[in-house]
Parts: sequence; C-alpha cells; structure tokens
Amino acid sequence: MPTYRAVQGTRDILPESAPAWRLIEETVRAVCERYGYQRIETPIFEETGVYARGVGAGTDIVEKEMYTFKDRGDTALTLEPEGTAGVVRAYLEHGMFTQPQPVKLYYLRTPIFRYERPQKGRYREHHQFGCEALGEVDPALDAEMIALLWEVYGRLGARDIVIQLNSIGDGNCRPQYIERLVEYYTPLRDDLCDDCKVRIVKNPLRLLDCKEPQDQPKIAGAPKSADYLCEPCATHFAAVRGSLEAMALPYSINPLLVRGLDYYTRTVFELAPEQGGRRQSAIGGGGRYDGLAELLGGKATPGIGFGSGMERAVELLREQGVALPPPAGPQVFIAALGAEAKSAAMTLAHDLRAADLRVGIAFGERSLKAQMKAANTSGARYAVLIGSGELASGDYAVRDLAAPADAPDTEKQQTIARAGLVAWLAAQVG
RNA sequence: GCGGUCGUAGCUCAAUUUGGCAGAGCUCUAGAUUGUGGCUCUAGUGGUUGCGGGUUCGAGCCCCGUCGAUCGCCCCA
Repeated sequence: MPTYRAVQGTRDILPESAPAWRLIEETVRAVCERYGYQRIETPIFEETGVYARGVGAGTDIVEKEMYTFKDRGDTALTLEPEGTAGVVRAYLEHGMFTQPQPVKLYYLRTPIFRYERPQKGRYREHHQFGCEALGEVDPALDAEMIALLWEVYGRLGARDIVIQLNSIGDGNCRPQYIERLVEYYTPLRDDLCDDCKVRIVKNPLRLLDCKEPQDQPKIAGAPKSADYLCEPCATHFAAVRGSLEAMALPYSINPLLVRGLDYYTRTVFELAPEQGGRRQSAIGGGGRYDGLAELLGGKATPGIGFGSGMERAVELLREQGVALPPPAGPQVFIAALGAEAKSAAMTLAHDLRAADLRVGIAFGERSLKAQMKAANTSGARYAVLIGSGELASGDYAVRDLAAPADAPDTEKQQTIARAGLVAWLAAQVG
C-alpha cells in the first residue's frame, strides 16, 4: 500500500476520463465565445474577505466549508469556494466598468474548494465552468445566459435536462416576503422537523426545499416568493420568461427553488437531469446578484452568473453513455534493433513529428517481437521496422497494422525508401 | 457535523458455519527456432488481507478504534 494517497474528497483526473473533460472544455469554450463571453482566470485563492463578505457570513459555505488559512505574511486567505466573487473582484479591480456594458466573462476548469463530507458528485475539490455578465440589468441577459447553459449541455449530447426558474425578489421585496414566510411558519413551529425548526430562524428560504414528508403539506400552503415581488422585480421576471419562451427553451417555474448564497437577487435558475429529482444532481445553477459588487466595495453594479460542476458533467456523460471522441494515440510506431537503429529511429520520429504525425517509439532493449506487440497495443496504424538491413539499404520496412490477421506478409508489409518515408506516411495517415 | 453499508494483488473478484507460508482472471514482463504484432500456450513480477489495537493455541474472517470509499441527512456544482 502506498504511503500517500489523494486526500479525502479529492481525486486524480486520469487519462481515461480525459476525452470527456476535453469534450466538455471544448464545448464550453465554443458556446461561450459564440455568446460573446471572454475567458477570465482568477487566482484560486483570495483574501478571505472577498468570500466572507461576498457570499454572506451566515451561509454554510462561509460558516463551515471554507479552506481558510494564513500565509507566512499573516494574510488571511481562502481557497476559492465559488466562482463569482473572484470575478466580480477582478471586474472592480481592473475598472471593467469603463468597458462597454455588459462585460461578459467565462471561466473554465476552475478548482473550487469546500470542506464538505464527500459523496458521489460532491468533492472537497471540484471544478466548475461558469459565466458572469456584469453591468446590465436587462432581463434579456438573464435569458441569454440560461440559453447558453442549456446549449452547452445540448451540444454535449446530454438528454433529459430540465431548466428550473424562479425569482426571489430583491432588497425591496424579499425582506417582506421572508417576513410573511416566517409569519406563516411560526404557528406551525412545533409540528416541523428538527431541521426546519432551525431553518425558520437561520435561513427561512430553505424551509421551502425540506424533504421531510411531514413538512410537505406546510410547504404546499406556504407563500411563494414569486407572488410577493415588487413591481420592478415582477416586470423583470416576466421579461425573463418571455425571452425564454421566445427562444423556445423548455423551462419550468419552480416556486420552491431558492439558492444558498446570500448575494442572489431576482432570477435564480438550475439545470438538472430530469430523473434525478434530488437537488444534489443539479449540474449547474446560478442567478442574478445585483448587490454583490457593492458588498465588495465597488459601486452598485448589477450582475448575473452561473456555475456548473464539471465532475458532475463528466459523470452525466458517462451515465448517459454519450459517445466521446477517441483519445489521440500514435499513428506510427517505430521499432528498432540495436543502438545504431535506435538512433535512426529517433531521427525518423523527429522528422515525422515535424510533419505533424503522432509517433511512438519502443523504449528499452526489447525483442522485436515485444516491440511489435507494443506497436499493436499502441493503436498505431503503421509500424516502421529498423534493423541492420534497413540501415544498410536505406529502405525501411513498413508494416500495416490494420491489415487482416490472416493476410499474407507480402500484403502487410512493404519497403519504402527512407528519403520518401516521411511524405509517404504523412499521405497514408493524413 | 450526523447515521447506514463496505475496505483481500494495478483492475474485477475467491478463500467451507473463526484456523495450513492467502488464490483466480485481466493487466504487465519474459519465453514458445536466430529480426516481426493481433489468437493460443508456459512462466514470472505483484498482497506484512487499509492502518492500529484486542479476544484466541490460532483471525482476511470475531470485537474496538482509526483512515478511506460509498449511500442518506445537512449543504452545494
């Protein structure tokens, strides 16, 4: 048993999952750029205040899930627990409010750290891609972003994904709504599950997504945020829905959808596989955060964004059996016998790679048989054999590894002059 | 942070109701006439049975602790 293993809740992303990661990354990049989003990468740690103030001191993330430490200069730092706050900090720091608004940014494969109890689809380190659009309140921007996220998963080939949408109001109407909610729940208090007894004080919105059967009837009768929106929020919400309908996106309103970060206002949304049912299966979620920039010390700047978990996306593709592009193995494999031939093999490999071919070489002093075996396993189409005969004549043996096993050797193998070999192979595999 | 299940070679698993220096398949390495793959055959590498205690003449199998995985809660992507 090895002395060290990956620490709890972290995992290695091994070559076998590379095709899925690559497909997701390329899809995200292409779709984001099509929607006019530009890539941004922020540091994976920030001063703790960025998250403590941005995400909200009372949230679980800040209260008990952040990886916070002091560096050698005694600065309080925190490993990024979510993607938005750092991007907003960068927007303010670099004066992006002087650019044409909205400023549309995306991040990809950003590591996110949360000290949680690991389980399937939930890790202490995971990666997200996400988008942030700052400096514009237009509800069309909300709808466009939801469309973007939807398109990413559509292009990936994921099936049965649903969009859930809600509005939780803003600083004007939400406090009043929460009051109503608490008023409604207070008389029912003794009858609530233990978690909800805490929620009613600590995080009333969460009352709405309790899963205890005993509380479901109470949830059904509870006031819903969408019914208590102030006029501007109601207008905004209606416009978002209108734009989604204009694009024929199959969303559904979920009046019970709330999100855990304090900075959300108005629009909140989530993407999840249809049969998952449970919230943990959400593969992306976000919303508007019109108050966040101010919390971070900037001038009032509206914004909207989402984050989407890439490990969950990889798992989703695996579960749904989405076809992935095969890994790019070598096209040509070179086997050599003896030191002089090995040297010639290195030269040939170098020339072939300069001609953009993917080339493998047998290392070590293996028998030709072993080298041919390696060539076969590598998946290469052609094997080039170099021995004393080839060196003397200048004609190299080239074997077609894709030929039928029962074909005669004369059909599988031929000799090609070294001088024309690079061009010949390039033409064959090109 | 709480509760359930589980933890044997790199991988998938076996080891009679507690007892022989712990086995198989796959992978890997080397061979099966001297320089040739895909099939087959042979052999080998590889485990102080997650770790640490305890009970016992004796534990992979029983007990406790611990670490980890997994499922659910909490929360989130």
